[in-house]
Amino acid sequence: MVLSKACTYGVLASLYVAKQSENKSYVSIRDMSNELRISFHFLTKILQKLTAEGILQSHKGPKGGILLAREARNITILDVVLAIDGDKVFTECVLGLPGCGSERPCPMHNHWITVREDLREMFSTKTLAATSDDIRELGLRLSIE
Amino acid sequence: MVLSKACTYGVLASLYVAKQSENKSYVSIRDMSNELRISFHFLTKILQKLTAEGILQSHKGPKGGILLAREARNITILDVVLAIDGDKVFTECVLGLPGCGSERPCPMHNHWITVREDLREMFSTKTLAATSDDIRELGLRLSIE
DNA sequence: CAAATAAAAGACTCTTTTATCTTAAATTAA
DNA sequence: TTAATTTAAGATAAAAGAGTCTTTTATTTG
Ligand code: SF4
Ligand code: SF4
Repeated sequence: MVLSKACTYGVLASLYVAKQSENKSYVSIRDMSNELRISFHFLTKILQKLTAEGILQSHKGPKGGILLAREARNITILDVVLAIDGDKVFTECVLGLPGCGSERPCPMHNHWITVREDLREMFSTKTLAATSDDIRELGLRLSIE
Repeated sequence: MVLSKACTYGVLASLYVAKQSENKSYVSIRDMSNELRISFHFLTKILQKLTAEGILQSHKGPKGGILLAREARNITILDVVLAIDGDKVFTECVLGLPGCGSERPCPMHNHWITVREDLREMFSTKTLAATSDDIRELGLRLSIE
């Protein structure tokens, strides 16, 4: 798996929040966990991390929940991925070897870094706004149902 | 991590065996585990799988060990990856969603399948022969040392 | 044949990831 | 100001991945 489970949940949740963000009210984690079919407490932890990283803002108490901390068009999926999984995927060797690299590349290296960069590019060119808009237009579901 | 630890070990071991394959004698797993700095018993398990999958052949007893079951130029790194990790990486959705796909793609889908295919291409165009030759020429190490 | 060697097989341990459960803290609204 | 609501925090549990250890089986060689 390229992204951890926690990370894919974080991306799906971020897209869900972006989608709901016309209504200015906070998005309930409980509702979201029901709709996305993600364990409430597990999701809560992931969102706490996104809140700590400044991607989401949260509010306790009745009518509380979460919101995007910035505008959806200023948050990329890469931001979410980096907040949860870090940059391991974009820096690691595909063979798991430490200490080698561009100076003395193996035959895999040059191809590998293009794949790696393409992956990063993919995440960095998609904003939450654009992606959730497209998902809505195309009618794609964010969960199993 | 794109490949499991077991899978990267399997690739490194296969390349090691390919490199040693001028000497017609069996390659000792013990020696290999020492040189590659991989736990002997863990490596043994991985190699058993490669043997079961018809990529390696083994021989018990004194002077025993393992050999490539086919010629090194007829085994690709993809063969080794598929034998150990299966085709998950090349078939899974990057967002972990089941049931959606090309019929109703999300904005990520089209880019994702090119990345996925590029990854597969990378593994499938490298044979053990070519890769181990290149590694030898370039003096790349297969382990931490 | 007996002893030594080396892979095969399987039980077991440790770590990380994923998931659940409980309690605490903050906020709202009656 | 009290009760209800909702996120925060942290302990615990289950599952998967990674690694270790022991016993068995096959083979070679003296
Ligand atoms: S040179 Fe090869 S082994 Fe080294 S980091 Fe690059 S891909 Fe990995
Ligand atoms: S359409 Fe999007 S969510 Fe569905 S499989 Fe493709 S990348 Fe994954």
